[in-house]
Amino acid sequence: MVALATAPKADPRRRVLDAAIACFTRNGFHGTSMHEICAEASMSPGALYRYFPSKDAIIIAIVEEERTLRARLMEHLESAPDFVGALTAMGTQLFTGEMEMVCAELGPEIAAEAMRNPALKVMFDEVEAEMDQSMRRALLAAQARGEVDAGLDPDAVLVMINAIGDGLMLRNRLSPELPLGEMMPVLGDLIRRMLAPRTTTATDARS
Amino acid sequence: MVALATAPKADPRRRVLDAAIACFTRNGFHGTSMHEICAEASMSPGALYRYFPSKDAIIIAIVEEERTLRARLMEHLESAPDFVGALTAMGTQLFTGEMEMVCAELGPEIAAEAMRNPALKVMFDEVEAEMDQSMRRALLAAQARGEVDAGLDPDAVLVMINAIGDGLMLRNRLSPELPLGEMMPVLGDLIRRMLAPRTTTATDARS
DNA sequence: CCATAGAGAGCGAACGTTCGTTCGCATCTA
DNA sequence: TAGATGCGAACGAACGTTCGCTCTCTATGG
Repeated sequence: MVALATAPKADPRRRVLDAAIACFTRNGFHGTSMHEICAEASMSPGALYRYFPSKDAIIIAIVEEERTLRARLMEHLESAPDFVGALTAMGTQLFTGEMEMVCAELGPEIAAEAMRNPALKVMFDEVEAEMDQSMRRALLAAQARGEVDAGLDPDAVLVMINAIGDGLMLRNRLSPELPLGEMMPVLGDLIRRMLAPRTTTATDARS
Repeated sequence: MVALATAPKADPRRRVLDAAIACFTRNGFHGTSMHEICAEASMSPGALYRYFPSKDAIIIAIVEEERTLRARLMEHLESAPDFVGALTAMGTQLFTGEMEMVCAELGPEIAAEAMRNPALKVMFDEVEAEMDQSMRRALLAAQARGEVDAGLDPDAVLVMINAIGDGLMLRNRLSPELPLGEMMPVLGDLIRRMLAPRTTTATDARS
């Protein structure tokens, strides 16, 4: 009992967060009651409320946690030598279930809630902005090194890439039978076609 | 008072549906109470329940209504001579607000609710399947006429197009300050780059 | 080595509120 | 007068949250 004893019932905060993520994923934020979260976490309401002051506080904690995860991901993307390659690799990990990312599952739910809860909205916007800036840096670098057509408008490309990402996550949630993980290479090729400079290897190819 | 007198307080069913759409868009399905819908429709609960047996029935009616609208849209897309052009035109109408489409606003909300409500799920899936089949036909036709690269996997292209559509709608809702309507031409060009056959005017271009 | 006091963790019945829904009655129209 | 239409107070259930209690440790004084 020094300090590292933990096995069966570890950090209660963690247990609540994991339980909440499971419940919210299953039934949505407004669709899950505190009692359900308590049951999932094997904890009474009284105990739970020692760790979180309210239901809202739980979502905010989840998003806050996701923030650091996203930051690491973006770091990795910025340092990758191949922009689209790194993007599709991320997609593959995400959709095969190799990597867990809460926002992939809860994205729309959180987004919807953010429109109502000001405190959550602030945090959500920050995470969103951080990701956008990071993505922009990675894109500009890819354009500078010639991987992505330098003639393309970065704003438009960013909107498109974000839309594709959000759209795939949504679809993954709506129809989980779609083997998105396996399709990522092909989808990546499509994105490459969209972004790569026109093939100037042999022909000048006007009109 | 023959039969066509209607101006101020017309068909109560319509009033309820419009009120519900407004409320759901503002506060989400679980975020709006029946009393709010009643207030928005200037109607008492007692009156409202004469037209809809439950809150669930209201969403189902909304989706049912959207079904015919979508069907018309898809008809138009299938008969268009230019697949990507028709797609971007639809996007422009949608994001400039020229055309109203409930699912554009309520999409994620409805999708989330569909995962919980079996009756809604059935209808949602049907609408989704109809749209997918229509889109597939339009895509295959575009490939046949050489507008879209015939070498591309239709399944992958469909997933991609659906994702882009869903993603743009989501983003339009999350950050309405983005001028998506004006960006559509540029975004359309990106999609064209992705789908158009590689310029084979002069070269055979293998590998 | 034991007894015990104190603190913190955990519990779960209960609270006040809000929700979706109902029902008895009033009000129009024909 | 009969029937459709509309009203709004009221209901039971479920919600997020609270609170007073019990239990389990740990430290200390004998």
